[in-house]
Amino acid sequence: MNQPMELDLLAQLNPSQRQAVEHFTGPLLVVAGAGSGKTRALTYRLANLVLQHRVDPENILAVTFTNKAAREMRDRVERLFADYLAQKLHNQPYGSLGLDVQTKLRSRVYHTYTKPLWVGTFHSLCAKILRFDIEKYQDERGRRWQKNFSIFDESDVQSLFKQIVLKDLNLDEKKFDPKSVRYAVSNAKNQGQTPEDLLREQPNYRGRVIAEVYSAYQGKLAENNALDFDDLIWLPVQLFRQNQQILDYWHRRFCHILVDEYQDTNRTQYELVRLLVTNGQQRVQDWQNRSIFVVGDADQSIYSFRLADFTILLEFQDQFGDRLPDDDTRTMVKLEENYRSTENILQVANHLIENNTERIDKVLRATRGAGEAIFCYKAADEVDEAQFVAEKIVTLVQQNPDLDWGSFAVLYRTNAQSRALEEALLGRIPYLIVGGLKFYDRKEIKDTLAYLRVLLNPADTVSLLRIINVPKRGIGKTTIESLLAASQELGIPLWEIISDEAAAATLAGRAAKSIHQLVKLLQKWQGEVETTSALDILEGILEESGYRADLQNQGTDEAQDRLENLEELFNAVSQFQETNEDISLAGFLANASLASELDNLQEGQQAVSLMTLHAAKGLEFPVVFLVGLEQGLLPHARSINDIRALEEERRLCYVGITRAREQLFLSHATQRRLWGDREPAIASQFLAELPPELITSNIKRQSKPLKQNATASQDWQIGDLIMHNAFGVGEVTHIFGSGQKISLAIHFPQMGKKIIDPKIAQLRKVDR
DNA sequence: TCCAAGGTCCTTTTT
DNA sequence: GGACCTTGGA
Repeated sequence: MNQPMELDLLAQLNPSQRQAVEHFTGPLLVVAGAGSGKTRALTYRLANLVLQHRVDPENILAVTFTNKAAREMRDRVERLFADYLAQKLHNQPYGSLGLDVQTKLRSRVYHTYTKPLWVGTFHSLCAKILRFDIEKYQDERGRRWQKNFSIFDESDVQSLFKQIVLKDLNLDEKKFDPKSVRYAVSNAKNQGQTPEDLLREQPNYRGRVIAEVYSAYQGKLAENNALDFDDLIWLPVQLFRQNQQILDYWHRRFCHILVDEYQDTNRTQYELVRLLVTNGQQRVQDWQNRSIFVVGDADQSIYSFRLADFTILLEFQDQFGDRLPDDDTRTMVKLEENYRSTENILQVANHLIENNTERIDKVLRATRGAGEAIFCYKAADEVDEAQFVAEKIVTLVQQNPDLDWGSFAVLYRTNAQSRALEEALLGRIPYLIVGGLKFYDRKEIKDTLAYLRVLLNPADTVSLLRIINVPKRGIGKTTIESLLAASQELGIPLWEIISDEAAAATLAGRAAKSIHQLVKLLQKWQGEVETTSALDILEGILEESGYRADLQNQGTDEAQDRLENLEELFNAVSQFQETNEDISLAGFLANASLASELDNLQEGQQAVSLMTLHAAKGLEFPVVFLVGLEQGLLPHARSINDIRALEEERRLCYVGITRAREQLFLSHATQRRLWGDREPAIASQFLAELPPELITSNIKRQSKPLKQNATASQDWQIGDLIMHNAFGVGEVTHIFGSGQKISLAIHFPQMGKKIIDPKIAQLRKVDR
């Protein structure tokens, strides 16, 4: 048969990569350090399955954690297939073909290879499975869903919890904060627990209440024919457990499963993968024509707050593999050569991560030269820090013809840090904020999508309530309350009430006419859902609901912004229709609920990237700025007193450092605005963990951030910065008493003012 | 029913 | 410094 795979895919690989790429059937764990060619191993191996081993693309499932990663994998695989076909059909590289030939080839690649391939996030793939099979599922209380279900976002979910906790169950807000209850329920789903499981595990009062809320919440979701993000994964798992026939089907369908960022899987996601691979058995009996291929790096596990559990990766050998020691195993391969960063950057990264206790030993070997020293900038405050970043970028671009704006990334711990940076860059340097304020979270977009969701799923009362009086049509609170009361009383969705003309007329009184008009509008477009394109429906709704006219009448700058965002929504719909060959409203809505960002619409554009460390995972840049290296920020205040959380912060820092190819800049400020107030800040403990000989700085000597204990009264002065074990960093504002009998009033940014006896509390003086 | 003013809490990170 | 909620007046 054809040999070009041999030539193209395997030639430039090192032996470990080659082993990964050539892997055909059976289990394989690829431990892939940062910059070790992980994506390459994944995509080449996928292409190799199809081209070399003749696996039907339909039988392959490739799972990622972010849409960005999914998109990239799809693009890169597509490119490989295109290269292959170009060579086979035209005997020349894809790049040297004429434009029209390229287009033709791409279309062929799409239809033969990438369209039948399932590549996506856990959430999008599960949503797809549910659109086939959700109607065969019922939960432990017999609740059912239909395949036109809505996917509720975090704010929809929050308001449901508020309603249940504060109104329906009338619980004490102090004891059962809706947010913490919501968190507990989410955790349960991510650990694969039903309300009953939760009750069994926590038979105390709190457990009982949370289980009750959990169950009530699922009831509410079912009433709305809606699911939350966690359900998208948790439901298929339960469905597969209760219905072997359905599992059989998907097990047979997905013979080859690839999982990227395996260290980020949680127990429920793992269970999903396990069910698909084993068909529900203890072990896989027959690996013929079947494989599980996972790629991950425990040092880059940064999602434990979402219940990601990197021990799942550590257990792979035990669950699927041959259980042999590392030297003999045939089911694990380590990629340890780093092709991305200079040696200096790598050493700094290695040095830092060695401070973690919870990890598997893995060496990152440099393949490149030493490179430049790492520079650490000590800034006066966040404005000065941002100024430094901006000026450095300008200088580097002027000095270095290889660099353009797109070569730079500025990484930070929290989204709030982006503002100061934006202000420094604005007007001087083009920049792009990745993530952050999400397009689909904007009010006008959410309103519009709520209209569309109601068309598709009239039972979605949450969305219906969102738009029932938007734009204002005189349907006030009292009217809505009485309609809702009737809906509760009769146990039917709000939509059924308002679309019953007689019922609406009696209940709504003065507002009856408005309701009737709204119902007529929605009914008209409900009739079009199957036959009309998403784009036309969107246009019709915005026009006929008066939503657009309302914004136009306002005439404010803000309204203008909103109108422009709606324009963007049109672009998003038409882009979706083009790339997915799917013009249905259902298709677009499913996609929109799961899309987290409308960024890299224009990939590779010339702009500095601003993003959180979490968003940066998987990316690389020639020059990286890692800002805000301060106690309380990185490591974050909430993680500072818990060793495991602290280690995750360290991994986060490690992820940031390893994004850099050529140059790395670190920075911290001695003062920072927090919630509008100026607060003192001290350098991150992580800075002290870096090898000083590799770091240069704008201050003479890298001072150790923590000084020895000091307890005698003469050691304290107003204005001193101290570190308290529980409260973090604070500033001394008063000293009471004298000699050995003193107390200190200390202001902590997060906690406010505390009176503390320095002989009792563990206090350390720290440098400014 | 609507709107403006003032108060409260807040922020980790994301599908 | 800002999103979100409650409140009181028109």
